[in-house]
Amino acid sequence: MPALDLTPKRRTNADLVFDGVYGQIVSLQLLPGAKISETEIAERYGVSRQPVREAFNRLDGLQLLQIQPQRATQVRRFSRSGIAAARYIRLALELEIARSAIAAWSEEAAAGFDANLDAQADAVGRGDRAAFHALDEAFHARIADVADKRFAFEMVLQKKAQVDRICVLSLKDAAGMRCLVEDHRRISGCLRSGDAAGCDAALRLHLSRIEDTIARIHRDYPDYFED
Amino acid sequence: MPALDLTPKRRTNADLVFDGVYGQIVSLQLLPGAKISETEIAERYGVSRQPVREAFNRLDGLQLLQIQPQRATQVRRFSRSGIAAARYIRLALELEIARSAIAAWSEEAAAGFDANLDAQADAVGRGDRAAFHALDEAFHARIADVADKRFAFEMVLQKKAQVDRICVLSLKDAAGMRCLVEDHRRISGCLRSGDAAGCDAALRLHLSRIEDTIARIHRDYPDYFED
DNA sequence: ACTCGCATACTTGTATGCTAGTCGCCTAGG
DNA sequence: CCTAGGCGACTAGCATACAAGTATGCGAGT
Repeated sequence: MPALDLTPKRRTNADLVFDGVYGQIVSLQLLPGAKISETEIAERYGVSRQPVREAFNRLDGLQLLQIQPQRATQVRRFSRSGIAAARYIRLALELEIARSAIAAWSEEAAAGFDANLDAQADAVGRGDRAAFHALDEAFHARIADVADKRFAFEMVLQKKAQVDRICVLSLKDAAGMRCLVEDHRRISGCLRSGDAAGCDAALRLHLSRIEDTIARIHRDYPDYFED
Repeated sequence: MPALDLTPKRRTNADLVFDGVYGQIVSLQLLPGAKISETEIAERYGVSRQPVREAFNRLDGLQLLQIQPQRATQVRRFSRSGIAAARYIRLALELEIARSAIAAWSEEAAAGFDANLDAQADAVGRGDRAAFHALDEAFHARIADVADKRFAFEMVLQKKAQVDRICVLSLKDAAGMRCLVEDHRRISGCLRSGDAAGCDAALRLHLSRIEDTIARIHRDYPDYFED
């Protein structure tokens, strides 16, 4: 699924609604469990119900909406099993991406890792969570770029989207972020030295860290969960 | 993405059209590049254009249709880069599934592997390609079941769907099938003995075998490809 | 007081007609 | 004969209207 559509693809109304609602969901402006109706959204965006329906269907496919025919459509609650599934798939992909990255490693392609890591440390120092989040994503994207497996990272992102909106609830402390930066440094080091086994372990540890976050959020906001 | 919808989910007309067209595409009754129009399908199924639109959108999401606004909608051609991407993702998932299966191995859970393998050999003996194909899929599914990672296999299936329709064009010979059965035996053996490294290698070899098939089909049916 | 049943106000699914954009043929001009 | 332009016949996107199913609240009956 390369999504290499070279179509400039004019932006349709359905796209507009999709982007808008998507943004509201992942930013938690629309809370899990909130009911939204096609007509309501249609009026807000000044379009008819049809484009809204299309947007809703896409969001349903992304597991962000739950459409209950003849009843209501609501923002999907978090699902611990669903999150675990998404994390598992993400892990499987990132492990293989990392192996490919080691095989395809070159100092030129790898340039920028250090700059990214320094920027991460800087963001942590400033306590800028938004910047750190962006740099975190960029770090993982860079690995995929080195491996020339961008398409696989797209799927990682898709899975991550399901988990990311939950992390908005987590006010990550500086200590937690520093820990993640250390993970990144270790991963980067393993990639550079070609230590496949070490990279494997480091990635597994790194991606397992959100488990605690999820558990904590589940304790604090049980209403946002369906299981 | 657990897809554990406990909704019985009444079958809507859009579902009907989706299933029908999906089947026609993967069975190559609708050839790659064939143009199909909403109205045409709508008339054939005796429904209006709206459900057809919805079904088309879903198929577009599965990379099976290519919707060109105001021009036409056609069955997507094969894409070698797309197939490579799908195979890569499948490989990443199956590798991790196999590792989980080794960790979760138990003789009870693993029961049936031998029966499946024998049935595969039998199907090959009879030259029954359809049966072999089903058993092949069941074999891989069984690994996921042992690992209790069915959800990940669902994604494998989704990726496989993109590739499977191309294989309808390949009249696999008995020798080729026997080779695959041998692969399966080797994989099964590694799982049983807990040989993670061997399993990894066997899976990589196994999944790499379709490359030749793809190349051959690309030579024989270049019109079905977009690259 | 409690329960059952129905009317009503929702919801999503479907049908139909209209709009706008694209391709191709056909004709007029060189 | 060849080329350029326009007209018509498509397409998908959208808007509107209607159908069908579900939750809810009120009221009558027990």
